[in-house]
Amino acid sequence: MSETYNPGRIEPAIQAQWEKDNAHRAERGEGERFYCLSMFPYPSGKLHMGHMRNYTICDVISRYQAMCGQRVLQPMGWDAFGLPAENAAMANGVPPARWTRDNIAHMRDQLKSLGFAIDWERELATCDPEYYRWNQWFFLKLLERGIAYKKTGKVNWDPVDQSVLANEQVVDGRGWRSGALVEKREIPMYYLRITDYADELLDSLEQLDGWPERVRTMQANWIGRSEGAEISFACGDETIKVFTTRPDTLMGATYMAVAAEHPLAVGAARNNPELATFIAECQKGGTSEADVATQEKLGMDTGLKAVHPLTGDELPVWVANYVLMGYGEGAIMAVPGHDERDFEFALKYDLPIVQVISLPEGREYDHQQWHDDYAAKDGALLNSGPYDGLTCQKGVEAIVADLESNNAGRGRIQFRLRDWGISRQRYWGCPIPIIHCDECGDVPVPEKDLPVVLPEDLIPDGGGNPLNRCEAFINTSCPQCGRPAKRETDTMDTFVDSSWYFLRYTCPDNDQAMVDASTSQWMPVDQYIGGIEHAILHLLYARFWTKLMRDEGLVNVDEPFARLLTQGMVLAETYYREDESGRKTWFNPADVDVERDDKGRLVRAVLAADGGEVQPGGVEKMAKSKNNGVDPQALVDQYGADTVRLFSMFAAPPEQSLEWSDAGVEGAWRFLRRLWSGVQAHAEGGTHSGPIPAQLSDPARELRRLLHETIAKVGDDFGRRYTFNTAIAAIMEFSNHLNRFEARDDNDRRVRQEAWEAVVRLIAPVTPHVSESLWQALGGQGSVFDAGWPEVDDSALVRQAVTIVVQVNGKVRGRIEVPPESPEDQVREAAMAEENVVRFVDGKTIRKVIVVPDKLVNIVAT
RNA sequence: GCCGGGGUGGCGGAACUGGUAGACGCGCCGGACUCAAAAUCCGGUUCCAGUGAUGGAGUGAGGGUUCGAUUCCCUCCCCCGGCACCA
Repeated sequence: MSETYNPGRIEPAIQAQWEKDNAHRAERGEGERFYCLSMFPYPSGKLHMGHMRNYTICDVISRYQAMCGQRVLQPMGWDAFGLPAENAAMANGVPPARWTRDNIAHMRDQLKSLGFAIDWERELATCDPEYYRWNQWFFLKLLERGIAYKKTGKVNWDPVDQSVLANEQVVDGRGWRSGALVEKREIPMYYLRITDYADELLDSLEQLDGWPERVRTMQANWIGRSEGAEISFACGDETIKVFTTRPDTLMGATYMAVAAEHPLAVGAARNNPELATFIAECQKGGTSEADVATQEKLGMDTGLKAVHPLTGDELPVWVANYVLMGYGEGAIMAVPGHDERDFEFALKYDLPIVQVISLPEGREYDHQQWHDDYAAKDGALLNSGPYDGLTCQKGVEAIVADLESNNAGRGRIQFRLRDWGISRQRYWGCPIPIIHCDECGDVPVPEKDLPVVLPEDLIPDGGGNPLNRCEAFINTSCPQCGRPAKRETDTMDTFVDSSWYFLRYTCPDNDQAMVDASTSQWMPVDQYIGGIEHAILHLLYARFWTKLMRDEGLVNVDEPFARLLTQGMVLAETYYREDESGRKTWFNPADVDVERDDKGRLVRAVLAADGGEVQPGGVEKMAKSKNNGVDPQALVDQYGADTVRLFSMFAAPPEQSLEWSDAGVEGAWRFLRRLWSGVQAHAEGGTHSGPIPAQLSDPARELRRLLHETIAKVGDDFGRRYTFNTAIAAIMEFSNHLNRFEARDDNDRRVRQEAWEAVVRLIAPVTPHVSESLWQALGGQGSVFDAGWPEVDDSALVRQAVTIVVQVNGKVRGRIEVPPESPEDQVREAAMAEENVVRFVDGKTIRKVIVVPDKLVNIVAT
């Protein structure tokens, strides 16, 4: 054992020992099973700080649970299909397969050097045919069940590159490579009927009490169940069907609006070139909801008239770009009096605005200016003929009843959630196992022919999916009639891959089945950890897929993740220089030196390379575009894995965003050095095992009280609260005391032995290498992780006295010491006698005295 | 635009159930050690006034409830995440 802390020497040695002992095999131990899972990484090249943080959180929880006697499964794998590999291929001419596998090899080494207790025997990559064959197999099951089906869907089309673009490839309405204005285009795609499960996905959110409330709220809003009515408006020989959540405002409908793709609009445009131009105009721009929702509201009258189902009045039918074909019926009844978007539109195009719901006493309806309470539901109906005077609730009931008797509508539930389109016009993904035959149509690939293997040597060039030009892949024969036929070249959304990988970790080598009996033993995942950016899509799809597999009889759980922790992003300071033309060049924080004044405030930042000044650009998410990424590997090389792990857990609670600071890493490093030298100094005098005697010196008794308070706090923080930063702060605080404690006799030394043994175990989930080394230095047998979690000695927690704060009119004026649980009147008396308190109540009348036991006295005096 | 979250010293953060605002760490200031520096150790550090005891102000802004509000309620400002083809 060396005198000074040298992570470069101890970390590889300890990792080798763990590997030799198979220390991280999930089958090890006898306790209850605990499945601890992080969202698997996209193999982008090297580990970034977000990964580092995610996997450290997971490792701390895993190691803590293991020390408490659980049988822990902590697996790792690779979300290996996706767009970045195609982009890298275009940039470097390397096939996505090779780029991806090289990245995986490098990142695996990095993960190993961080000392995570991962069971590497279960590693998987979604780009392996042994994995994705089960995507294909299950997709065929879903086709049989009618859950998977084909229809057209809207995509971003780049007319120059002749290819479909992802939303992120559309920048300011233009294709990122070609610069061409992007258009919307309808193409056939496969969909999964997630809307069939909308009710269950919504209802079972309530049972997910291990999930953050905000994630459940976001999912509930995303699913978006709304109660309302569908209403039919006659329009010539056609019918316009609409869905509304406000049937009570039906008498205030002054026009109809349909989406540009609505059959009625398309029909009307046939002999109206101006309208056709407008509809074509609506096809410009991207498909993302944010794009659509922020664009200017535009519309045009079709000339058609719809008939109000209750009054028989004629309403003009408009085409409007704020009406979405994908939601409801692609048409709305516009009630500008009580809907903000309709109001804005009516004002712009001079359409009538009619108030049909009363406002609170004294409020006047302003036809020129929208106010939020116009949308409220607590008024009474007016300007509504026979319905005048009804409350909104009664109005809904009466109007829906009348519509039903006229056969013009009915009450209905509508979801915002849309079916999941899984087709992607991309190469680097799981092939959709379909064969197109001129005679037989779309024919599923027979199960015995799975997997449909993706050729791995193609290189995308930006001109669409290279599979379309790969004869060897495309040409095949029809499984039904045997004639020449062509394979589907679309691949699956990568969210399919990530919707069930956590199931496959339980049986990664089973080549006969997608999942098996061990899956039921491990599921559900006890703790899932990942970025907040996945709060909706990934987590919703994974929940949905699990229910699909349950209904296929493959798994026995309704929900995949019992407890969820969503970590915040990792941020860093940005620095830049601006040239004359306003172009900014960004500099990495590692290359910038900062000067401070005597208060520690930043006065100047200079680039180390040339000594010239750079401007601080604020703290932002670590990203290539701002050049503010901090490479965890450089820090691991410099300080060792334990220091980097310690700082990333100490700097902020896991749910919150983490601002990276190299200076803070220094503090973590100093703490580990002090811990190391403190244990060494103690161990030099020999270890001191043996029972703690009942009679102790005052300092030793005080130290034990602090120790056992700390053990209780750290266990609570690691096991329940997941606030690793406060756990570490408590361990640091106690270590500071312990380092100052002077042992005067053997009893004191026994207490100090007990304390160091506990500290080394408490910090072990965070800094496993240091703890293994120091555990041995303290004379411990075997691994510190087999030593168990320290137990709280309740008898050590007893206090002699407590400090009580005395306030006068809510301001602290003094403190008193009393025995714990002193009677209220004695506490009150002592408080009134305190010197400074006397000064402040002197000459005043005491109105009230509030006593909070063992904490506080507040004297109210005037 | 819609949905969700956040805002506390020079900085990261703590205060868990309405009860001492600023634990722990960074930075900064002072001291010890050193020929010197680094490292290390000791002390101080919310702001303002005061030698000090102590007093006043203070948790994005404004208002409210309460003996007492960082915590609960209302209005507003700013920042961040998601918006269905980034993962």
